[in-house]
Amino acid sequence: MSTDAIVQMTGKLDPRERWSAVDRCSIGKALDVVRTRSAFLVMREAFYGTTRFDDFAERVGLSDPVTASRLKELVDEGLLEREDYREPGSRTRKAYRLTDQGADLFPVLVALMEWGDRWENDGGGVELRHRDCGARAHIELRCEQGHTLESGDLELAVRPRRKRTAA
Amino acid sequence: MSTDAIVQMTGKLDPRERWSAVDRCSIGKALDVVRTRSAFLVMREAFYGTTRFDDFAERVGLSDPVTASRLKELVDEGLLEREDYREPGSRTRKAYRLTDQGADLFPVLVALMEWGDRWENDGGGVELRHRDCGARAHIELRCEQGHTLESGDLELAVRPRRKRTAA
DNA sequence: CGGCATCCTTAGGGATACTG
DNA sequence: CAGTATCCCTAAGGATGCCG
Repeated sequence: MSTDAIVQMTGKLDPRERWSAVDRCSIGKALDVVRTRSAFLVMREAFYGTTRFDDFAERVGLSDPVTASRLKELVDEGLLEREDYREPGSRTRKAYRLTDQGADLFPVLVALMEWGDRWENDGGGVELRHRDCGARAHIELRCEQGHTLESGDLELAVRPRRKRTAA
Repeated sequence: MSTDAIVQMTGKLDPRERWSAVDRCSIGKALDVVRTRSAFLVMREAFYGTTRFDDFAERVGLSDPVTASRLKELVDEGLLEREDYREPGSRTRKAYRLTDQGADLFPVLVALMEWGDRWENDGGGVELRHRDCGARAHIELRCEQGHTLESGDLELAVRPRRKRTAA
């Protein structure tokens, strides 16, 4: 087995396990990249298809300087990419588009949206549907055997560090 | 049909659609409740089974005052609840436990963790497994017909406001 | 249109010290 | 153990104005 510890979720924590700390936690690392509310909302807006500076600012409800900062940071982090484009007959414009890394953040936003729908927004204002079959789409936690899970059904396994005392 | 607009994800946005704005967006509402990195990490720690003040502070890596603020806010928002408990023979202690509302945030944290694993943490340090069958667990976006989806497979439907011009 | 510079206010968060 | 009080610094974000 390739793990060196197993913790029952909601159980006691072995004090020698420091994976909980900042340096091992992917949640913390993710939040270092997408740290602010405005960053999340700019990403939401990119998923909605917004590409232009002024549209980001207006639809997210941010001032121009903050919009500029968030867009630049997200481009620097690799979640968005900026490109020039020109519609025939008009002048060059800038467009911000999701990279693969940015697009991969979608489940996070859907999970936030569904939680907000249930607990903070009286059922929510939008719904996601599968384009091909029209059925509503949801975020789910499932195991590779296909079981649908809740947090209590999980255990957490800590993998050993790679590349260090290779035995 | 109970929707009043359909937008293709990554397509153009109808300018009259203001659901994108703050007042209709459940993502924004969710981020108003759990706004900061430290709030997310405190919730992570609660999922890991931490219940005591000092453990939150140490394992999340927060100063005492910030830990106190986050815990108090999360209790006020209804994501955690504080209870006194007493182990036989020792004095009364305080414990913070997830409420249903707090536990329901789990998919958000898992989605963040998986994104961080893939893009910021070289594959990640922990893995989640289904306790009953041992299979690895993941977050998935699926429609009610059982299709596994990516962001491009979705369309977004805006539901009309309830309780207002009821026709 | 797509920004940047400047200035300001508030929020996030650490350090230290103290209390029940 | 479980916090509070105080102080200080930085980050988040708005308002205004300018610029290519």
